[in-house]
Amino acid sequence: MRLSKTSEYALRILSFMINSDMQVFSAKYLIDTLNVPDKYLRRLMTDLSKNGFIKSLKGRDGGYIFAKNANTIHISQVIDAVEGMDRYEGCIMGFGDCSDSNPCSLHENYAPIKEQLIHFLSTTTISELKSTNVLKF
Amino acid sequence: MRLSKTSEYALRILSFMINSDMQVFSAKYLIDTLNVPDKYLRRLMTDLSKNGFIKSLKGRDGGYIFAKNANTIHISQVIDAVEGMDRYEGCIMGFGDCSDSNPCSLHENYAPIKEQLIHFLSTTTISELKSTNVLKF
DNA sequence: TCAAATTACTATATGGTGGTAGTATATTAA
DNA sequence: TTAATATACTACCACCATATAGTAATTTGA
Repeated sequence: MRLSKTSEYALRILSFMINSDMQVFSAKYLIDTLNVPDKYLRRLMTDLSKNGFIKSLKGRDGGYIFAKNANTIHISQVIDAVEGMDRYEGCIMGFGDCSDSNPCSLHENYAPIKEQLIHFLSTTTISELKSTNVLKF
Repeated sequence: MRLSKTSEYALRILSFMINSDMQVFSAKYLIDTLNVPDKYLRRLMTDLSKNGFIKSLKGRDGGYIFAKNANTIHISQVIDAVEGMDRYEGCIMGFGDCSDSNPCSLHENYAPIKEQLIHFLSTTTISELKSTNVLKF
């Protein structure tokens, strides 16, 4: 589906956090567990903090913790924060002015599929990633 | 939906060609009409030729022409030729081993949407881009 | 035959995403 | 108070997609 790698990382991290019993997650722990590059993960966590999904606890025994209930964090919001949702909402052929009333030649057939995708991303929350029978996060 | 820009260009070009009465299209004509960068379009046309969608006629009055019936060219084939379809077929969170039997936490909900998307791209042909009431290509 | 029109090829530049390195800052247990 | 453990910030690097430039090769009308 081609989310950016950053979006993939963000979703994996939040999915891992919601599926763990722990409350506070140090960057080091997430890096070792999830195989996300060290500094890249740290920067991403700061980004996710600034966007209010998680908050950071500095100093000894610090780490990251959800800043709000995971059932209020929608996948589309996470994607929007780290790479922007625009690209998924636009015309499949890249026309800036493509719409129902001024469609490109693929619009009619593609619109319903895009509609479903956006609906999926904007209604599914991080808490729905909690699963008992899923091995990967 | 975030096809690569190259895929967007390719689809726009083929869509334009199928909607025109002309048979042979010079690079210069396509460049002027479709606002695709000069050398980039030329290289893309060569690429599309090598993949058998169009063929080139060299020399004076040369240009490009469909190499086979447009109803045998599927959108997925064009995408596959210029950027690869892999990215659209993989896991939404980027897990290499995500599958029905070994799903990620989004798999169950995302799989049907991805299925529709792939079905759309692999069953729609260039000839279906022909339209009488569409202004853009 | 030759000049014009055209595509093909090769090399290079640019911009953005992903990734790395080093330093600064904050917190807390001892 | 201080050393250890964290996160935050800033700068830089690498790769790939996109874009540009210049030259070579091919065809054909006159």
